[in-house]
Amino acid sequence: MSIQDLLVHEFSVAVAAVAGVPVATADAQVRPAGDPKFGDYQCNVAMSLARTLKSKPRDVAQRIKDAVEPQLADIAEPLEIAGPGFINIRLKDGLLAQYLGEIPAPLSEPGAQATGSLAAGGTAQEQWHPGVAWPLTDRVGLSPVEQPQRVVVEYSQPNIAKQMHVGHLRSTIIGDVLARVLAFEGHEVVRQNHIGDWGTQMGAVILGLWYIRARVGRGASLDAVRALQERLRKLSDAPVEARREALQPICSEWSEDLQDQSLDALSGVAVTLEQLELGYVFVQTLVTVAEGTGATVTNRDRTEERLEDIPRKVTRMLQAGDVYERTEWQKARDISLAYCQGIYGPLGVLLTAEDVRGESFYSLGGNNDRRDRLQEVLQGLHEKFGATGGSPREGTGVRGEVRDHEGAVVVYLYNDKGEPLFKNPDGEELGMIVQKSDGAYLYATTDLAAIRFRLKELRFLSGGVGAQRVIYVTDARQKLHFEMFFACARAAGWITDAVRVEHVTFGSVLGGDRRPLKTREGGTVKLRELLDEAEKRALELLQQRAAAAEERRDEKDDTADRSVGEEEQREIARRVGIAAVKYADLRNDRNSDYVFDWDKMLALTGNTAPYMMYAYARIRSIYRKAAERIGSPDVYAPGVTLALGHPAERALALRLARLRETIDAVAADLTPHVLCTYLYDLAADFMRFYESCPVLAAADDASRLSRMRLCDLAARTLRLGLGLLGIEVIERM
RNA sequence: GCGCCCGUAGCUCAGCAGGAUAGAGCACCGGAUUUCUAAUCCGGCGGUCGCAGGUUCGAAUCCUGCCGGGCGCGCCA
Repeated sequence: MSIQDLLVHEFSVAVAAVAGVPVATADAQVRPAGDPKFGDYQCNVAMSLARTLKSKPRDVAQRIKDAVEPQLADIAEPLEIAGPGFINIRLKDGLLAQYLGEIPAPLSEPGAQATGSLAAGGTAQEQWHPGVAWPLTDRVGLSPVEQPQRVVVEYSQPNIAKQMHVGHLRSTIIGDVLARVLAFEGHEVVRQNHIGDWGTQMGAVILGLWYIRARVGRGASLDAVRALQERLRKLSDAPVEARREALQPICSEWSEDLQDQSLDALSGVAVTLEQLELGYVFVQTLVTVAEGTGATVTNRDRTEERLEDIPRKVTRMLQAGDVYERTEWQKARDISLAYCQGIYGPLGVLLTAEDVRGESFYSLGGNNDRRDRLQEVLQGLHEKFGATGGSPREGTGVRGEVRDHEGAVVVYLYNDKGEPLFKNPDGEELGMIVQKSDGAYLYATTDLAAIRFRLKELRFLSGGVGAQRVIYVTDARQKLHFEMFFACARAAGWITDAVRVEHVTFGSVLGGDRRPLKTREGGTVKLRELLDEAEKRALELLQQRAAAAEERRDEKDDTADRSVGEEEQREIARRVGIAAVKYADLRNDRNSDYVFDWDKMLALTGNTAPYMMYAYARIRSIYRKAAERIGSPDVYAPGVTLALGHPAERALALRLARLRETIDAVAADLTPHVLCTYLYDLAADFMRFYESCPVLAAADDASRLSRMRLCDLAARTLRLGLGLLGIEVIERM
């Protein structure tokens, strides 16, 4: 329980007594104080209560004060009534010291970079909650929730047709934080990487791979294909005749390749990510250019096939279980996923191969139990809604209908007045397509299959089955899709009131021009390149700082050697660079767009990752110095108490004591930026403390041990908080 | 046309379960270092909270309308 929870509880009891209402309905309006001079927390309820009680606000405040004060004897200084009727609460220093004093020493782990090594021999060790998903050994005294929930967090969702780019960055980073925070709170979290591996783009991927290898098999280079693609791309707006003419040689070539059985051997050849991407882009370009030209290729069975229809046909064949398509698909998927893991690792994201459960999983052959859950969705929808429309699902007031529209299978949803829930720009009812006219499935179908699976079949670590909460982390532009899909699943009775299903949205990453971030050439920014650049820029920065520090030391005749080895510097640069990128993404409210700016995110001052990492490194430095000068005292020994006489000590202590309410808020509202703000405030509070309160040179032993303990608590809190953000700290910078 | 998000200091953003004089950072100006990393700290400058109504003891916060920006609206995800 947080300190705020404690105050809320005590004040609620008092307010209930004064107002004559049940405690459960009494909102005591206890908030952190708006200004430090008003204390630490404040209760604002007296003003609004005065009206219903027909008395003066200050009198009401006095009655609440009288009722609650005895309960707060050990918690707060005498309450002050101020202004129109605010009740200002200042926590006793003793309460803060006691609250923080109860935080046990961290588990010491040999070899780990735990601050716990300080506490060797400490007895009050903590138990880590077994449901947690990553090796975090220090809970900083926070206990897990008593009633854990089974939670699914779906995030990242790369598409295997393309390598990961900035478009995947926010979902991956934000989703990872939410998974970590909820797991830390004690919930059972299952991460689901719902990769795009079964949709319309797969036809183009498979076709592209075939085409590329056929050309390479005939001696062409990838560059030649790339040049051809570039030439075609420029034709996309050209008149039909020009496009038809340009396509002519490609179509003949293609037809020839199709007849040449010797090329079939190429399907055994391994593919590269480069081929995959180029092939995909090439086919997409080809289709765009072929649109309306009537260009055809000759199939093996001598039939003519329209160019732009081929990818769709291949997708359909894949989904129908054709062996060739299936094999190629597997190759493309393997190579693309391996690449994704190559990003997740350095990026410090928890996702592993185990978390991958893509669209294909729900299709026949995508899993081990030979069930086609996409087909089951279709059947289910027909049963629930039927062709003539079912009755409104109880409680939702929403009625669904499954109808055929131009050959596609479409779900329409109506409210209790029979009005369509969704409309298109012409004001007509807007349906959700669950099966295309060519028989292929779409994302709506896989999403429906996935939610059914997660709520009914997904098995959790504890043995429990079915999620109680499902969180989708995707960009805000998909909002309408999620509204439709949720409404449909509710109307079908698949999502019940017993479960919580949320779409966690976020804004776009913009470039300096306020347009979606692109490379200078106008292409998408690859995540791989982004991370490399982050490390490179961080390294340059570190080298500059090191040189500047060297100069200063020469001036001061400081002979201390603070230089780090090249390898350590690289590792520091790597962590700082990645941290900067992640923190910049997380620090603002999710829903707003943010401008990607290297200089700002790598700045050493202000609300940035480097600033907080520096604060951590400074604390660790104190401990290194302590080891040199006075050995390593056990700051968690029973005799050590926290003294908070200096304002900076007290401010730091108060901040530390607010960790619980902060993490609770982040978990409740799914708002990582609230944690960022907290950590920045904590780092700033520590910096002020550092400036005004000598630690190792403190006046006496008791004060030194107290301050060393505060330092360690600050370090542990920073390490935990940054860890929840997926950011690794460093021992020195 | 309809729907969603956004509009707060020169810039980037917090604050929005209604609460006291609207807060940070950057930039700018001034100051602090015999001491644990100056990658720091302290002070100053800077705001009709897009506009207009309404609800309220009290509105950046809630409601309505308008203005400006972004996004979305059937066989892509």
